[in-house]
Amino acid sequence: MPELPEVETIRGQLAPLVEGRRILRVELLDPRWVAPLARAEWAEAVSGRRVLKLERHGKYLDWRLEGDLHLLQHLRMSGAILCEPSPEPVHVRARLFLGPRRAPTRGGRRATADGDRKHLRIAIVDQRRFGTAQLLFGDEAADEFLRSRLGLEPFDPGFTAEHLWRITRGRTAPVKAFLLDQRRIAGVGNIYADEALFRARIHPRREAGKLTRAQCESLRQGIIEALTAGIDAKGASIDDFRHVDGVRGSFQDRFLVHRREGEPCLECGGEIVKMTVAGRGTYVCELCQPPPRKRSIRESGR
DNA sequence: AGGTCGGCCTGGCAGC
DNA sequence: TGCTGCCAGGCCGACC
Repeated sequence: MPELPEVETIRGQLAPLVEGRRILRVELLDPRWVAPLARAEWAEAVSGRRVLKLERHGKYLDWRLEGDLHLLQHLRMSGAILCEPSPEPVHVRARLFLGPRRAPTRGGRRATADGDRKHLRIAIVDQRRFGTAQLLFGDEAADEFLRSRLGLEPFDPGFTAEHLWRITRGRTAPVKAFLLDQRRIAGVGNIYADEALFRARIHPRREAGKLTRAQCESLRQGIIEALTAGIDAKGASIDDFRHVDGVRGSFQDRFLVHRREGEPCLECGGEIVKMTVAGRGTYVCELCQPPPRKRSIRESGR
């Protein structure tokens, strides 16, 4: 499931390939991908525009197109973006055809790489069809859209223990539910929430508003460490996540607790247990992450 | 208004 | 063996 590290991996690989190219033509196979616009409208709005920059906000990819148009793409559960895929992948929802890349003209005489002179074919693949590609006309509309949905990025300098302490006050939801809420913190999903809470030695069921300042600092560190490890491993590929060249990430091999039910904790040797928190499968070492008092909900184990 | 839950969607798998 | 039904999970909208 693409979370911040997975989307950042894609952005990092895709940006140098697409920035500066013009979107010549699009093939929209699945109308859901571009809803609420009709396919013809979407295609007309995008076709002919140059890609100025590819950015990431939380789990959104922001294709900044010339003429003040933002293509905000969300991969949701199973989305991937494949460049020049061969053989043709299954579950293709859309294709983008980009023209040759122009070397920057101002100043230096940067050589244009061979690949830049060729056209580029991009396939949007999405088995579960949750992914979206919304168009927002104007920076203001895009800013407003993102601002209303996303809290601070964990890598933002403003994301301090103090900030975390402040935004958790009064929140009675379990801290895991809090981490998954993109309006509070942008980019953390189910995998990295588990990994961050383990690193911070905080139980996912602990009430967010009852975290101490010290725990907020541990949690801030845990989030940043987990996300950084994910980015370093070029993301986690549990099933569908792929790099733009089809290669899998490797972070799934470095999970400390996520998807490790019944296995020993790498820290203390205790057994990792699975439970449901905030409606999500959640993995915990309850020796390292002591549960908050009431133990009424017993885990049946394996 | 904050918290929770169902719906969207599909492949995989448990259970019969 | 083959069918049915349930589950995962990000986000949104409905509901309490």
